[in-house]
Amino acid sequence: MSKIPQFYQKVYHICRKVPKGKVTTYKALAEKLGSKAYRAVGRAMNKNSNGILNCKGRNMVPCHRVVGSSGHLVGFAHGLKKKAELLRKEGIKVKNNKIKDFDKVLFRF
DNA sequence: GCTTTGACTCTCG
DNA sequence: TCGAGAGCCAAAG
Repeated sequence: MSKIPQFYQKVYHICRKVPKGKVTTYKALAEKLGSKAYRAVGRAMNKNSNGILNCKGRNMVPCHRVVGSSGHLVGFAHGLKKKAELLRKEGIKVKNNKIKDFDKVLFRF
């Protein structure tokens, strides 16, 4: 069933823990994983983003809720613009690819 | 099995 | 304030 490494699955699991209207950072994810593989976390998304951010079934992983350490939107498979739109739909204020109330929407584990 | 890459982060200029 | 460079970890080639 698991075709993807544990590290990736762990990242997805944490992402799924982020409630709607909240966002998290790659750093927080890596820290939660017990590693500093900020890049590995992002890489995991990009590699599997194909069918993940579909948000259709239970496989929904809010990758768009994962932002940079400073609350600024970073890389997105579909484009940062799309990411900003998605976040805005969640109730998060995004301005110029940047989280407006980052401190308020930042979800802490 | 080593090298390259990547949706990152931090520090210096 | 913005730009460039170095560091870090894990997976894929």
